Amino acid sequence: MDILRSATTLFARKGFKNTSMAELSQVSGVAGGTIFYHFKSKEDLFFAILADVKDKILTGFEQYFREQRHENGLKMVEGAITFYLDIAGKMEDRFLLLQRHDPHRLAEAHPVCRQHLETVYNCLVDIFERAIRTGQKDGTIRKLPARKTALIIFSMVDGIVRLDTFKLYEASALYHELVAACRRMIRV
Amino acid sequence: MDILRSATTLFARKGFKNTSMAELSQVSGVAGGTIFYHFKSKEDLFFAILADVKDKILTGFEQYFREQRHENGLKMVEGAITFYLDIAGKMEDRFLLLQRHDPHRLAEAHPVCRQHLETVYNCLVDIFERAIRTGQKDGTIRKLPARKTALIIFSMVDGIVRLDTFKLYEASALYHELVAACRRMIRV
DNA sequence: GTAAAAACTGACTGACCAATCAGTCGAAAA
DNA sequence: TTTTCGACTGATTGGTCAGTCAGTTTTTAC
Repeated sequence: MDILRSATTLFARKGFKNTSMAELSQVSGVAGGTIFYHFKSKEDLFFAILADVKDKILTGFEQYFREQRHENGLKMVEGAITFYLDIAGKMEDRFLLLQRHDPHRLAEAHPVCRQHLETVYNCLVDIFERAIRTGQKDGTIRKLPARKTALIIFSMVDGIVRLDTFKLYEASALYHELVAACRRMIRV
Repeated sequence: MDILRSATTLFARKGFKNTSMAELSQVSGVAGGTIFYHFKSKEDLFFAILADVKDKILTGFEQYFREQRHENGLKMVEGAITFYLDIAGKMEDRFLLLQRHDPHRLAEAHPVCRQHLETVYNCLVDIFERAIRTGQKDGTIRKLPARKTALIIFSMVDGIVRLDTFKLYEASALYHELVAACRRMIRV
């Protein structure tokens, strides 16, 4: 739907409070009232977006695990980093929205919202955790706490995406160093 | 000043747009008009906060470099991580404000604002870069691009702080793993 | 002690905004 | 053909907010 797509972009780039329903109605080419015909409130619209973000990221995630074939666990981690940077680029608005404080603030009062957020984050961290566990089985990755290490790698990669978002440093210029640093961090 | 302190807390925890001047006047115990006597607009107040944040972080940074004595560069990097997590805890509101999108959005239209932000980020990344260069001279850290590696470590540490902010994972529980991972990443 | 200046106050204003609602339109059902 | 119904419209409304201003209090200077 046009409303959902436009709203995702606006909320991601300008924030929830900074986006007026009048602006959304203009951008999506729909009358003001129509938005409230489909969503009972502005918050309700935000929840719908979050559910959509969750769906799309989970779908991309499942597809990745179906297709990916790596020779060993260490390569899998490298592939996961590439996948993460790739999907964050393709679904820029959706990832930008997740990095905002809006969803986290709403999650405090709305369990459904919090549930969606946790599902997405678990999914993203799982990509790294699974790869690490695979590597530990095939002997390409040293013995270390898989979940915690996955969280650290996730923080690292997400941090690089943020540097890019805030125009502090171009993510692609750090790609090679990032993969190399990660490899040294976890290999046997 | 009371206004500046209260405003920092409110802007950091609720966001710029989500904080009304009426609420600020109530929290800071000052009449509405007084705020506009000292700051010509809400944006102007935000700029003043940003300048203050820059000052305080730079002061903490200079003090750190004056006091710190580490036996070698590798230990210096570990010390820098500890310092970063420590200062981010002590100046929670100020760091939270920097992680918000508000300052970055305002920076796009206001060069002075952008200047402050860049100064702060350079200062924070410098902590790691200097330590890395020291380690490369004394032979405890391998030859790798110092600035890029510093940015990666910064992303990593800042990402952990964010996980904590968003209540997704407790930062202290990751501290040991974080330092160990970083050591493996850069040692010779 | 007093006059001038600076600091402060809070009621007020116009702009904006989320949400409503009475009504239009076109297509499917009767 | 007429009725019904879901999708859509945009003017309207009650409320909130940043910013103003005329007036009061406090501080400073002489």
